[in-house]
Amino acid sequence: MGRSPCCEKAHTNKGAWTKEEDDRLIAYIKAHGEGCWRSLPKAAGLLRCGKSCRLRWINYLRPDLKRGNFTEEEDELIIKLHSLLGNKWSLIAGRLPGRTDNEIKNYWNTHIRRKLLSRGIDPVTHRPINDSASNITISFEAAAAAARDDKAAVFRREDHPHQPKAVTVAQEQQAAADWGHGKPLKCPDLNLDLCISLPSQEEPMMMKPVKRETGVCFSCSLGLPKSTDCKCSSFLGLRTAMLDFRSLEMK
DNA sequence: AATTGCTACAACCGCGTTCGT
DNA sequence: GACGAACGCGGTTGTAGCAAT
Repeated sequence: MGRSPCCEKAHTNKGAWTKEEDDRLIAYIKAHGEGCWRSLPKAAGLLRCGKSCRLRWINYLRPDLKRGNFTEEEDELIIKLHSLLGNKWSLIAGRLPGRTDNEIKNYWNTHIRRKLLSRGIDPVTHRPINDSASNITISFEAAAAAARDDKAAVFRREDHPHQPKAVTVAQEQQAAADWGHGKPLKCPDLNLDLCISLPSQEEPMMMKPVKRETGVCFSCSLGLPKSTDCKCSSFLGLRTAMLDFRSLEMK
C-alpha cells in the first residue's frame, strides 16, 4: 500500500531556494509561526511542498542558527555524543545550540569521519581500527529494549543496520540481564564512567525530553555549558556522566 | 585557459512515528 | 482500535566552488 505524495509535484519548484522565496517564508513564519507545513506553501504564496519549506526554515532560515565553523569543543562533543547515540542526528543537534541535525550530519560525513580515521579510530564503532580483541560495544537501544522486556525487539541486527555490529548475542543477553537488575552499564572505551539509572516504575519507557527535578541533565553530565532548559542546581565540572534515559528523546 | 577531481553542504526522498478522527 | 494525514528523521543525491593538473 503506497503512500500518497506529500504534495502536488507538478506545481512545485525544486532545487535551490531563491532570495524571494526565503523572504516569503520568513515573513509568513514571523507572522503566523511555525507549523501546518502542509498548508503553509499555499498560504505563503510559495510553489514549494511543505516538507521543503520546513527543511529550509529549520536548516537555513531560523534566526537562532549559529552557522559558521564548528569549534574544537563542538567537534569533540559531537564525537562523544555520536559514540553514545549513533546516527541520531536530531538528538545530537539538540545538545548543540544553534546547530541543525542536517548540518551536523554533513559535518560528520565530511570532517569528523576523516578526522577519526586519521586518528586510527573507526567512526562507526569509535574503536581503534586495528583493535580486533576489544569488540564489546553495548547499544543504549539494546539496553532499553531489554529493559522493556521486549524480547521480539531485542535489537535484531538486521533491523538496525546503522548500529555498531560488534556486539554478540551473548553480550546482548548479558547487557539485558545486567540492565534488568539495575547494574550500571559500562562502555570501557568511552571513558565516561557511565552510570545509568532505571526510570521510575510509574513512568513509561518512552523517552521524552522531560526536565528532571533531581540529578543532572545530559549537558551538565558532559561538563558542558547549561542548556536553556537546564534546571540543575549545581554541577561540579566532573567529566563523569550520570546519564538518565529520560533526559534523552528516543524514538 | 580548460579540464578533471574533490569537497562541502543544501535539498530531496522514503519511511517510521505521531496525531486526529 | 483502525485508519489516514501530517510530521520528523536519516540516508542519499545534486551541484556549486575550489584546487590540482
